Amino acid sequence: MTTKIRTRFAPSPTGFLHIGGARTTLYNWLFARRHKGDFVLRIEDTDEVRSTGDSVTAILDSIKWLGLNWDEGPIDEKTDRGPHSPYYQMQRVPIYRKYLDQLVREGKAYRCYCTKEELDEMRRLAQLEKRPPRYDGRCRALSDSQRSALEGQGKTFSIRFKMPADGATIVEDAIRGNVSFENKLQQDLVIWKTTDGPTYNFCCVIDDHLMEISHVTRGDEHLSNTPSQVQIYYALGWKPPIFAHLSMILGPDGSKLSKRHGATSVLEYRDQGYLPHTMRNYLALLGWSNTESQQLFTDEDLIAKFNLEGCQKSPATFDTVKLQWMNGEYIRHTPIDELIELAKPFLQKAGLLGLPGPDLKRTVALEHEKFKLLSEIPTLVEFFYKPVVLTPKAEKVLGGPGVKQVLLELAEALSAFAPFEDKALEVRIRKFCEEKGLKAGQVFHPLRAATTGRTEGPTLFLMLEIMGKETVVSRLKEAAAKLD
RNA sequence: GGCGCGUUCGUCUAGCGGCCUAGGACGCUGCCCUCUCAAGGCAGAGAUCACGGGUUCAAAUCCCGUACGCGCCA
Repeated sequence: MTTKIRTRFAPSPTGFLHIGGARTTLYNWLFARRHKGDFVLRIEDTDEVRSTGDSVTAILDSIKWLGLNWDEGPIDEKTDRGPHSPYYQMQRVPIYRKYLDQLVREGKAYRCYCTKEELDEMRRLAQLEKRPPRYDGRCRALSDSQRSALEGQGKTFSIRFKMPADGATIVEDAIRGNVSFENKLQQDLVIWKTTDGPTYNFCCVIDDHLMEISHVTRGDEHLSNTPSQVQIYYALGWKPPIFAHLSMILGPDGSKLSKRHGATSVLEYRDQGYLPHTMRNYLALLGWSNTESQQLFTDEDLIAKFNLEGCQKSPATFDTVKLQWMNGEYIRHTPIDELIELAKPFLQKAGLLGLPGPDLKRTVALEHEKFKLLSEIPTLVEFFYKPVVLTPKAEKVLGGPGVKQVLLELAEALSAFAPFEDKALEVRIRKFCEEKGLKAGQVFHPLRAATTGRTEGPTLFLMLEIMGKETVVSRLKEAAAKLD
């Protein structure tokens, strides 16, 4: 075994990179890295109508954001790099043409003159007679003279690949084992369209072979087409790669994950405040597992342990709740400086950058264990930087009997107090409670509500220290003033 | 309709013939910690392993059917 492990991800640039595609990319990347092989990116843009440069950009951005890199493939929506360039299928059409000609010349593919109407009719009849609706091979045995006659009438044609009439095709699948398909049940696949262009299944075979792909890991939906592809490999005298068909990702209702279930694009998860590491880890676990039932992985760990055998055959439901838990885990593990850097776009959006007030390092650290999403960071620290806005609960707390008095006396007591720091404040305020004959809760809750506008928040005294005496005292007075 | 794939707690999964009175993780419930909310610690509820037949001394695990779901042919 000297063949180098080479994997690929080959998206059609007809939209964003969705969760399923992200997982496929990740698995291919992990497998290549694990085996010190190469990971290739190829753009399947033969659908000229639906393919866009913007999609290419979005897909490349998504993969980059996920923290995955490719060894060969596009650099941007136009250019690419690598020993098998080009990596855009539209730029490879002459290559496909060459192999198409070879197959036709060798009698392994043939011209089919059937029109769409004829094919529709064929299908309709077959259904009526309860036969499988597949192409009946009527153009397979046309003679040269019949062909020129038809072409003389101005008939256009597509090109079909001749499937063997009998026997079976075995697809070697690393996840599902050997899957067998009866050849006589497969129809002659169109490999070149009437509109003069190659077909997905054809390009795919040529490219994977020419690009020396050793393992094709892709979505389940491709399994049914694989026997045809395998036969094309054989017809061209090539050895098929090892296949691995991944099960699908489902939404909470058990149907294929789609827009209806919420975010499906990788970039949406970025914008919601998930960390790339979370996505890598979560997606790795969605359909793959190691025997130790480990949940949290470093990248090195994942690369070292990932294997195709551990991939699940049955579909998996995408669970945002677990995703959020995991994101919280990783946020907690992220050092504050780094976390603030990651949260910059969200802080910026919330207008919290460049405002006077305590150092973000201190305020963010105060709530570090609470964030599940980067996008939650601004909302949990904004009261340090923006005027107090009372939540209904806070309003209720402040509206309690004797609260105004407490706030005013507290303001009084604190305005002269030093040092204004955590431990000392706690001692002072507890003493204050004693002096006034109040229970701790009768003071702590209004104090929190008046200074933050909330009933839930960071640990009280350290929070006061960070907020600073001036702000605390003035907020106490303000809150008291509003009570009447 | 044909072919293919799948089916273990709500969810992700461990399990590859005896260690399973089916383990872990998320979520859920309760308790502890406590100035609130979290985080953390502890405890608990939760799966007749889709169903029905076999094979075997022994099956979640092997075989055959059935049902349901999904995919491809479109």
